[in-house]
Order: sequence, then structure tokens, then C-alpha cells
Amino acid sequence: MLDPCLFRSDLEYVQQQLARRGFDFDAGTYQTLEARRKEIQVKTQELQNERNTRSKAIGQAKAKGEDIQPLLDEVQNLGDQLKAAETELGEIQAKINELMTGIPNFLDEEVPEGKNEEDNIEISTWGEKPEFSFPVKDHVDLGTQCQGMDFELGAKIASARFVVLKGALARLQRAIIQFMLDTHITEHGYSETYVPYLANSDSLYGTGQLPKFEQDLFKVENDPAFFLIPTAEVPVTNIVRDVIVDSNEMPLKFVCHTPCFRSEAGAYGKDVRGMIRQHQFEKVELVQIVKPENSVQAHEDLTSHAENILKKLQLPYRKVLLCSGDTGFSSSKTYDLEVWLPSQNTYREISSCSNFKDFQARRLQARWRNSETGKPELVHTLNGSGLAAGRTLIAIMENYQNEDGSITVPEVLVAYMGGMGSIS
RNA sequence: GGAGAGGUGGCUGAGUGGUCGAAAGCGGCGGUCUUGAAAACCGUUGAGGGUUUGUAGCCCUCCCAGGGUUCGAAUCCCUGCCUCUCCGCCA
Repeated sequence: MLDPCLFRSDLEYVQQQLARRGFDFDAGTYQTLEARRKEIQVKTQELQNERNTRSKAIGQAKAKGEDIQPLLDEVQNLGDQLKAAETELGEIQAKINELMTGIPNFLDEEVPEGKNEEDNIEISTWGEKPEFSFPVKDHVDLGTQCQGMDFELGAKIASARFVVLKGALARLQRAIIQFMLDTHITEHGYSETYVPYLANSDSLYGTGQLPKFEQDLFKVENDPAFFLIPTAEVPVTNIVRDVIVDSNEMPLKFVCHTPCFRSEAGAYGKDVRGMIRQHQFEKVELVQIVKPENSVQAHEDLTSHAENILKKLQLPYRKVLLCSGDTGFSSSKTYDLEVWLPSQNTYREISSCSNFKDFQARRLQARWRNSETGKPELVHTLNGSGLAAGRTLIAIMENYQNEDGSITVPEVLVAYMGGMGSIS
């Protein structure tokens, strides 16, 4: 959510900023609602004031033993007026709120103009793309050959876009997760968290998935409803919902491994083969809660922490700055890390690192106390995958494949594999 | 699942219809004292919002959440959520 004060003080600026996203903000409708809000809110508060003053007078008169009947007669219809005003105010505020929650975050000034992922800007590349002297197999063929990856079984148990991993591949995914957690804890200073995989609507509202993106989520029948988390970002960032964080506890740095659940509505026909796009996948997520002045640097740091995993795994990747058309709803600036997939002869997203600035914090009411002003102020929130474990698994399989279909285990994972150096 | 207790400001905890946004203590901040510190003493100390050029005034809202009763609700009624204790069951 954006700052409502900005909408009142500089609507033109708001429109300009939103236009960068191609978001057509209807200023006329907003101004009509806002004018009515102002009028009705002032009226409501005046009525409340009158009720309070008169009630006090009645209390005092009664205490003195005076006849209060004339005073009661005077306030007779005040209650009805007040109730009507409060109802209208509630309705108008709900409308404004609906409008505001549908508006995306402002983009950072460094975000380039562009329509879609083709306009993203490559910042850097790392690593040598492997050269193979034999026909390259993709992860599905490799996984089938070693009998460690079974999509038909996933479909039987649940549906399409689910997989069953077995044996060494299942262990490799677990090794990847352990390795990533350990690295972030010991080398990057994150603190490990374990969180619920079901979240309530307040939490999903806080991080921005609701109300606009409900169709992307799996909803669990319950009263009130639960949602399967689409990313650990949701439960972890909500740790600071309605919290005023102590200044000296900042920055808060959390790392968390969870499964992630996505309905992938609207992704029909996209990435249907293999483990690229699943309803359920494992991810290690990095979340930082920082003072506003530090969020730009924190964004660079967090991204480098995710990059460090790719480097240690010796996986070729590139870092991309998302353009205006590809940057997510709540984000002000996003770097994607894309890993090299030999079978597709292209880079594919394996991490997305975003600075949300105060957009989530305002919804979450996540604040810190500024010792200079003594006042609570909104924090900045950031997160990034560090990394998506399922996609890391397939990147390793494809980049580390041998002619016979066996897969060499990356050096840093061998210990996590109980000394196993290759999978066949 | 059964029975009971309870949710009040950063924390502990008073407050059962009328100047209660809320006693008191602790903590925090500022000061006096001191070479410095501690102790003691004095003062101060919740959040959100409206109006406004205003971190000035004035006003509104908030004592778990949502409804209700009343001129007036932290206080009474209903519903929900959460926490704790005991019993049962259970990974």
C-alpha cells in the first residue's frame, strides 16, 4: 500500500509514478471519493464530539442530583444521526481502501522502462557455460534414467505439476536445502526460522498477495479460510506485523526453508515438462527487515547472498534487473538470478530478490522506533530466494551431467550426500 | 474432546456504567546530586487518525476482534479468536 498522504498532497506525482508501470490511475474517481470522505469524516467526528460533551454533562448533572430529563430530550436524535454518519464513513473508507489496495508500488528510479521480460537488463554474468561432447539430456530424461524422478506418480497421487523424487535425487534436493541454510546462517548472518505452511488472510494481505492475487493461491476450506503459503516470504515477513522493532535489533535477517504452493492459474501450457513449474516446490527464502536508509544496500547484499550459493555450486548464472513491466506488484526494484540450463540453451529464473521499501510495511504496520525522532516509523522489507531448491536440483542435474547419464555431485554437496560423488 | 480461568499501555498489574486513555510498580528518557557511576530525589514517558502551511492548537478513535444495550461502555449482553490450568487422546 502506498502512502495515502501522497495522494492528497501530490496527485500528479502519484499519477506520473504509476504511469511508469502502465497503471492508469483514475484520479477523478479518487478525488470524488476523497472529497466525500473528508466531508463525512469531519461531520462524524463533530457528532461524536457533541455526544461526548453532552453525555459528560448528563453524568455531572446526575451526580449533583439535578433533573436530567431535559438533557436526555436534547440528545434524542443525536444517536441516529451519528449512526448514519458512521455507516456512510465506513462505506466510503472501504471503497477508498479497495482502490488503494489495488494500486502497485512505485518503481525505484533505477528500474528501466520496458514491457516484459525481454526488456530486462543483464547486469552481470558469472561462470563458464559447460560444453558437452555428447547430446545433452534434460533433467526429465536424466531423472527418469536414474529412476529418481517420477511425474506420473506425482500425477497419480495428486495431479499434473506434482513430482515424486526417490533415492539419491530426493537426497540431493535435501542436501541442497541443508547446504543453503547452513551457508546463509554461518556465512551471511541469517537466523533460521520454522514457520506455519498455512497462513490466514491477514498475513497474505500484509505481504500483498491478497486481495488482488487470490487466484494464484491454494485456499483451504476452513472458517476462517487458510491459504497454503506460496512462498516463505508470507509467514516470515509477517513475523513483524503489528510490531515496533527495537532500533538496535535491526536489521532482522531470517532464512527459512519451506515448501511453496502455487495454483499456477493462468500458466496453462507454460513449462509443462519437468520440474520447472510445479504446484509444490521447495525453496530457501531470505527475508530482511531494515531501516529505510539501509534498504538499498541491503538489497545488494541479499542478492549477493543468493549469488554466493550459485557460485559455490559452480553454476553459471546471470543477474538481471527487471524492467518496469516485469517488476512485481509490491516490489520497487527486483533482481532476478537466472541459472544456465543446457537443455533449454538459456538462462532460467532461480531467484528473485526484491526491495519492497515501505509498501508491505504499511500494510503490515511493521515499524521501528527512530531514536532521533522518538517516533515509530515504517521499516523496509526485502526478500529473495536463496535459492529455489527444485530449480537448483535440475540445474545441477543438467550442468553436471555425464555422457552415460550419471550426474556428478557438486563438491560442496558431497559431504551432505554422505560422501557420494555421483548419481547414476 | 470434557471442565475451569483469563485476555488492560514496553512489562507486571488495579480498575464492574459517568472528567478513565486508564491507578501503582518496573522499565525508558531528561534532570538534581557525584570526579564518574550507583543509590536517592524531581520531572517526563502509548498508538493511530482528522482539521490545518504547521513536529502549534482543537477534535476523533483505540483497554483481544466483531456486533449489541445505553444519553454515556475497559466495565453489561452476544459471537468469534487467542492464552493458561486440569482430565482424556495423540506424533
